[in-house]
Amino acid sequence: MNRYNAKTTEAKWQKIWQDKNTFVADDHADGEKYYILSMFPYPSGRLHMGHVRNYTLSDVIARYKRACGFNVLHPMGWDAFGLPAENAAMEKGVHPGCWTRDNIPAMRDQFKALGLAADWSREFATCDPDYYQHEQALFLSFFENGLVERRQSSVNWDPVDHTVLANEQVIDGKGWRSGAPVERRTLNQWFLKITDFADELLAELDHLDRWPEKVRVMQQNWIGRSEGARVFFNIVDNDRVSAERIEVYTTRPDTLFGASFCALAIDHPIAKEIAAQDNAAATFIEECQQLGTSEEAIETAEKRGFDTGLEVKHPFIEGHTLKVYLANFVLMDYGTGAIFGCPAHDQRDLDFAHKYDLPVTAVVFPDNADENFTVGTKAYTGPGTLRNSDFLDGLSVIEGIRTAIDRLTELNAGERMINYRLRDWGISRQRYWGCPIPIIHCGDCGIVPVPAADLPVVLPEDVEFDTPGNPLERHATWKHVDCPSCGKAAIRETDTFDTFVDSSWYAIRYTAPNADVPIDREAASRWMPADQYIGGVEHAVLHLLYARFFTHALHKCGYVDFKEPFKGLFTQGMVCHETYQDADGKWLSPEELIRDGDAITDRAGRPVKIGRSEKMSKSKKNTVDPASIIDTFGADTARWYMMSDSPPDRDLEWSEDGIEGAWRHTQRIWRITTERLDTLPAVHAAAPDNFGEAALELRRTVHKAIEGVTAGIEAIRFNTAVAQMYELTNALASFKGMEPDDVWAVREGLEVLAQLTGPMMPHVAEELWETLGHITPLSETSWPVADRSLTVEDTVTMAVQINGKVRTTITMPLDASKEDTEATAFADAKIRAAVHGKDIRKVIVVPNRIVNIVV
RNA sequence: GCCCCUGUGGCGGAACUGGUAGACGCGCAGGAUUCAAAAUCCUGUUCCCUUUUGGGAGUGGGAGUUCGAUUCUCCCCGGGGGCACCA
Repeated sequence: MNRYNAKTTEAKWQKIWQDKNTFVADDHADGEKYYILSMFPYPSGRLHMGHVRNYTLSDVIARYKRACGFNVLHPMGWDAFGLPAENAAMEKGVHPGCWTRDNIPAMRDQFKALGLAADWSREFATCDPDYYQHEQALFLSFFENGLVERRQSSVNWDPVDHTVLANEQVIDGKGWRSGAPVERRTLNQWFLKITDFADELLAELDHLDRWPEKVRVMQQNWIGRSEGARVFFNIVDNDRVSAERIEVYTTRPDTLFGASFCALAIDHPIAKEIAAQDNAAATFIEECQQLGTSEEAIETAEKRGFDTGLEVKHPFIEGHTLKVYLANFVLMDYGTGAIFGCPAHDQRDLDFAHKYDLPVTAVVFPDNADENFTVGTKAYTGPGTLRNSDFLDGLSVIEGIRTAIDRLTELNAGERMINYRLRDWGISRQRYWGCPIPIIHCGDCGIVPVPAADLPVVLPEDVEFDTPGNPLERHATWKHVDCPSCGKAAIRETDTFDTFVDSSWYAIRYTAPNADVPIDREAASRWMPADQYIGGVEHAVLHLLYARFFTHALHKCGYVDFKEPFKGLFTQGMVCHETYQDADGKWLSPEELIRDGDAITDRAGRPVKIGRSEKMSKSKKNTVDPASIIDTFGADTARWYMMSDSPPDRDLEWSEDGIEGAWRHTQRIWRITTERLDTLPAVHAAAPDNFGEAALELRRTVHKAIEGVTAGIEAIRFNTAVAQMYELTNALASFKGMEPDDVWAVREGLEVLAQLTGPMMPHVAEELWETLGHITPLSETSWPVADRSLTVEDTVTMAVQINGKVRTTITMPLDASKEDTEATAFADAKIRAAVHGKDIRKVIVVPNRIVNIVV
């Protein structure tokens, strides 16, 4: 039998596409543009299944849109700066640059083997000076426009490795490599003023209607706009600290009469003053600094406080004072770094009050509560009526908030304040493998931007990783430079950009990757915003919010005439696999197992524990290497499996049986085409005048498949498109007719099958198309259009229910009248028997859908 | 702790705006073909009772709205994700 050879066929078509530049985007072509983009990969050196899924998704859309006549841009490049390269440098002694630049061609080959309809002519890596020099220019432009600031911020500091740690490098409060307890340390860092755009970024979310709701909600929470008040508490008998008053931020000024203490963040300026005078306070602060910087760590840690001995005056109650604590759950970065505590109506405050024996006064009473309402161990945060609150008594929470703010304003004791959880974007990284920040520090002139003519500031290659810390700091010559302003000896900034800066504008750069300016305005307007962006949901907030901000900032600086970079967003699920552990709990890879029927053992014959399916990861050894899958089954089969079964936005379970099923399908469509080939009419043969019932039925299936697959691709529900193609394949495989009208319908069906298969399995589809006698490649052929007269049924099968239970079905002409439908239903023998002797209360007829008889 | 998502056969999943639950695939069972195997083809496959016919239950659990709920509302339970220097 004629078996399909994936290896030779895939190589053949990849060469043809490359030689013909089939997928090189034309900047000047006619036709509506369509910009489809997958999140560019980090060049780790090895393709993983997540990449296969991500790029197959965008490839299906790219090929489909192309067939539909769009002028498609589907570019490719590398997010090439970042931590893994430095880790490799330290672990293997390879230079990050060499490591990265070796990885890129290796990975490019693996991507090419997938048969992507990508425009490789626009490829770049963010570590190319050609790319990052423009990034430096954009930064300087932001600097001129007041979007850059330098200020202090706290970081996770590893005291042994002398390095800043990412949150993920902090495990149980210890550095992942050194194991030393992590400290919080304050450094001078560069910030981009994303908070200037907080309202705009929030408002624009409403217009991103082709983004997943989930991502919009996450971004909304991240921005975290809240309305409340700044309240001033004057310090009593103040001779210890320089401040006259403590400013707190609250969203609940209505609960001021329930206040029982004030608390400051441990890095609040007043806290620092106190620590300078009081050893116990200093010790307390030091202890709290052991705690991580994440919100989760702070929220779940035990609430702890330190009584400063300071007292403040209540703004509304004459003569009433509150104690001032330092507290570990107050964040300096949020609001004003100080709070007032109302234990009855905030759980954190309540836990704190119980611990330090502070009064708990309920001031908001739920609507159904009586006069004796008190708060026990659970704070009441719901709506209600204000009590025990002087001039606020009787008001609702919302009225209370407004009235309290008015009074605070009158008394000069506070004012309305809008607060954001969003903080400015700290872009300084104390690392080598990133884009140098183009700034010079001069003893006389202060901060001096590198003049545009001196760009790029190139990362030096001659660095050592044998000692801890940033190699740029101890480079012999690189950081020493003459001040561009006064000419005296000065020092370069040795921090590099957060790699999210690199990925904030790459989508725009693809539109003119060789321009000698950062952004070619005309090209950017032509292609941007990207019509569809695809990537992992793990980027829902940071990357996607930063890229949005960056684009808004570019707009403000006059670089582009749009504000939002991505019109449509799709977040794909992870690729998962079962996990295996041996008797000692050691993880085993699938290759290390021996299967004998249902029994699974390790190589020593010991039983293996099968764990639940988890995201493929090296640490759990549950990865499947795409290269070996492609080698065994071909890229088409791997792609098909990725697209079948699971909806693209959900996690996909990798299974051996599944990939074999996909392989069978690949062989099957090849077989049913080649077996039938001799019986088919010539290519482009005219349709017969009439079709018999069998041929007509086949044609209906074919045209319904066109509709179904098209809808599935449009909706990015490729699994439903796959199901439609299986049905079409089944219909073609079992069709036996040999009359002229039959074989014409078979040719039509096989051609449509090849066309519909094209986006998902492009190589076998091209081969089938060619085998069917076509000279023009499938990649140059337009998408099939369904014949409506074949997809609309003229009769419908309707269910007849009695009391909501289906008793039988009837066949009715399409759009039959209610009366006819009801009459037909009652004429049915089963229905007559079932309703016989019963009282018919009601008959519901929904045309073309259902009849329900209530007895 | 806070926020969000999710739950349908042995498994992955399908079901348009509330209208025949389980499409399609995997697996499994039986059969055909074969010296045998692989491959392929055919039949069956939600569960329970029943010989067929047929009947009953059923979309995590409980309530509600409705002629009718996988779909809408409320409560509960299970699973997953995010929470600011990984990309």
